[in-house]
Amino acid sequence: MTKGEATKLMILEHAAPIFNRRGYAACSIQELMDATGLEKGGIYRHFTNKEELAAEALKFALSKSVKTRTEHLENIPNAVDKLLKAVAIFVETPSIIPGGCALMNAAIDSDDGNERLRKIAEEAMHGWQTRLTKVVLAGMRAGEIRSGVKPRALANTIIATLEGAQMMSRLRRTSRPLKDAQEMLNGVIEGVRCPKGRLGRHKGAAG
Amino acid sequence: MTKGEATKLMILEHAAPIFNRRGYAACSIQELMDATGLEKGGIYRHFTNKEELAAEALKFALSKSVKTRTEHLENIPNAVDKLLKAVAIFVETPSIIPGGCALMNAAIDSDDGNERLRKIAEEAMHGWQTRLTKVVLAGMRAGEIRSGVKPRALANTIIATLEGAQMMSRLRRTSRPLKDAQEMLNGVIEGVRCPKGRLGRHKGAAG
DNA sequence: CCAAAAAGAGACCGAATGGTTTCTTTTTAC
DNA sequence: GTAAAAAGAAACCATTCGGTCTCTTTTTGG
Repeated sequence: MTKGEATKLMILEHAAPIFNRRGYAACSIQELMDATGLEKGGIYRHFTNKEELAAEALKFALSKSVKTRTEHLENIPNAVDKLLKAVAIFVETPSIIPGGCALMNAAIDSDDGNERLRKIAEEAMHGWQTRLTKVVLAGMRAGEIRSGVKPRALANTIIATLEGAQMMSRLRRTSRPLKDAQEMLNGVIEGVRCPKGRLGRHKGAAG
Repeated sequence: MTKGEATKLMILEHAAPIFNRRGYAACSIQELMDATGLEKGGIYRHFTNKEELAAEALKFALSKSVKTRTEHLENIPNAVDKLLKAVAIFVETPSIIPGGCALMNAAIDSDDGNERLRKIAEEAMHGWQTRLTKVVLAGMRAGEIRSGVKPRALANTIIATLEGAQMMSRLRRTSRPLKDAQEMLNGVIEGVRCPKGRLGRHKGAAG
């Protein structure tokens, strides 16, 4: 990694939480100068303008969040348990980047403004939905989740409830809404679990 | 109503959707001048500064939203039906003020910034939670909702799911997440309904 | 109708904004 | 070690920002 690449990464690491906390318009280049210790010229050498910087910082934040919320799920064989764990991880680690969920912040910050940022957030949301949907589908194929469940609807509901609850928890400065949401989601998710031993195979079914 | 009061109200009516769409920092006084047709002096006569203007515009937006989401609920006798209707109203009319749910926008916009706006949003959120909780409690007393249900947890979950789903719907530009959320919430809400005729009385029980 | 008060226009202010440019310093590669 | 290229500092720019002030116009109450 060259010096310039290292600096660019350093800028993104500092910029991500600032944009996440304050939003695109409210975050000034001066704040980034203070946070990075660089002068304006040192920052603008690596980014053509503020919008590009914000876009890259958002991508940085989102990919870090995805990584955190994904890496502890791989070893869980059962789809239902995987969903429960995904919910638990979100409730325990609601804000990977300081300032709340980067996806929600970007969504609200950009939904009537910066189209570039909105697109990035939308793709991240689509990715999250797709990942959860695939877990549900795999679970149904493996006989762990009863048929009749609508995978995309379940995925959307889990995401919506978690995001809304996190917003409430941040606003009210209590973890209660997140805990309440987890409790209800646990009930919903357990409700789709297949009675044990329905099929001979109970893991690794892939077709 | 004097001329000045009328002008102030007119400013708030125009300012509310602008602040709601663009957020506090991104909305400039110039935009409000354009929207209202007033010069700067004409606006600043009625508000001491931008923060106060934003605060009053937010209160205006929130009270209008509460009114819309409350007025069609009074005639519904059964608590369960009332909850279902509240969800339906939200799904059908997600954005009373253009730009999405004013409460969520303000919450995200202010949660790491303007404390005054955050307080206003927090109070509105508390009010919403309290209203729903009271519906559940009344339903339990009336024998319409089975005992064992946690009123505040149910209220929090309904709010969280609706808010999160609206954010997703706005981001993805589809009503699907809202519809999915409604479907699941309907299931949850119907799940707490008391088997009919459990108690002799089925409405108007107040103690 | 008229005087006092309220409302509004619009010039003005300093500070901060995003962005550019020039020049110096530091890496880098040979 | 040295020359070329990359990186960074810092002055500079026009514009916009929120906010003030003064003066004019309009509303209001008697």
